[in-house]
Amino acid sequence: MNEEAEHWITRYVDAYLIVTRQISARIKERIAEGLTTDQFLILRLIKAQEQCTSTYLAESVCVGKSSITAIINRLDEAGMIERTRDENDRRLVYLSLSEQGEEVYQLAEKQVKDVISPYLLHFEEEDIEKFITMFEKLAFLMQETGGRTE
Amino acid sequence: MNEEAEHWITRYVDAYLIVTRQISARIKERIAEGLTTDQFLILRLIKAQEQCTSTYLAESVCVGKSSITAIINRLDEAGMIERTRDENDRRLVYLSLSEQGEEVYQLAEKQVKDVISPYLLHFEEEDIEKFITMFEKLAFLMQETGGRTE
DNA sequence: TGAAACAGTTCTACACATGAACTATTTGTC
DNA sequence: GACAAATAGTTCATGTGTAGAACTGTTTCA
Repeated sequence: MNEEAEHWITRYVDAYLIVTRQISARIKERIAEGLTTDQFLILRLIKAQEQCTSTYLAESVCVGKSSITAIINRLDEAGMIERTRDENDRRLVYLSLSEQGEEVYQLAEKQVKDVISPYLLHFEEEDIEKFITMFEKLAFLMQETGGRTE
Repeated sequence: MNEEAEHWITRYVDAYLIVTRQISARIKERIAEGLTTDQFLILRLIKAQEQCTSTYLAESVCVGKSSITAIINRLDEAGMIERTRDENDRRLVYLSLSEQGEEVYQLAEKQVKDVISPYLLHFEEEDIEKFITMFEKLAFLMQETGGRTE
């Protein structure tokens, strides 16, 4: 690893620390009404995925299945999601948003967008597009290799 | 907020979720020997800051002071840091890495770099520079405004 | 001098993560 | 067809991180 790479990583970690912490703090302030940031992200994944399972969520967020069970239990107790067993393979439990979960999620999503969007004004459209495209490529690489950096 | 902005935010959150989770999972695998990711970041901040205080850390990571006390207590019990009271203003406690803390930190930092650097190979140097510069600008904006998006 | 401000800690309660052990199913193989 | 192995999900115990209120000790300043 050359010095340039080291320097980039230091700068990336510096910026990353600030950006993620600040965004997460702002979002927390806004969606405090009964939804944590993690719960928001889980609802988001459930909503996006047809026939979403615990195993899928665990892999998506790089976490053990037992952690997902805990989160899902809390969302279930709060009446935000529904669990449906697959009739053909009764090991599988499909997760979906309840009506109430849908409402809460919609509100939270709006607030997340309200938090982030003002910052976009400080950038050129072209730069934003390029930035996000690179971020997506990085995400793709990480997801594809699953950590195996061949 | 226009539709383009909404779309950008959706894409950003999608990529963000994957990148942060994957990086954090990879780092966790590597520095499992007695350091959590948060502890690593705290050590990093202490190291970078001359006369680092709890209040500074709390503000840096957007968290209550009591959370910092908890983290610092654990690092202290593990013999990784030292607390020194200011002689002139005895309310202040300065934090610094112990010899052992320094060693553990150095090792962890190397491993973080080993985790991230392979991904850099997939990008043009020019693009990396631009990406990080934008990320830094975003970090700067967030830190400056402290959430007040005037 | 006394009230207010400040730095840090303690306490309680909760969310999240982990890994091992467990239940209930399904799959694959002899 | 029976039975071991694999799979999906849950439970449990333990540790970490976060929040907020109440608290101690110290400094500032009116």
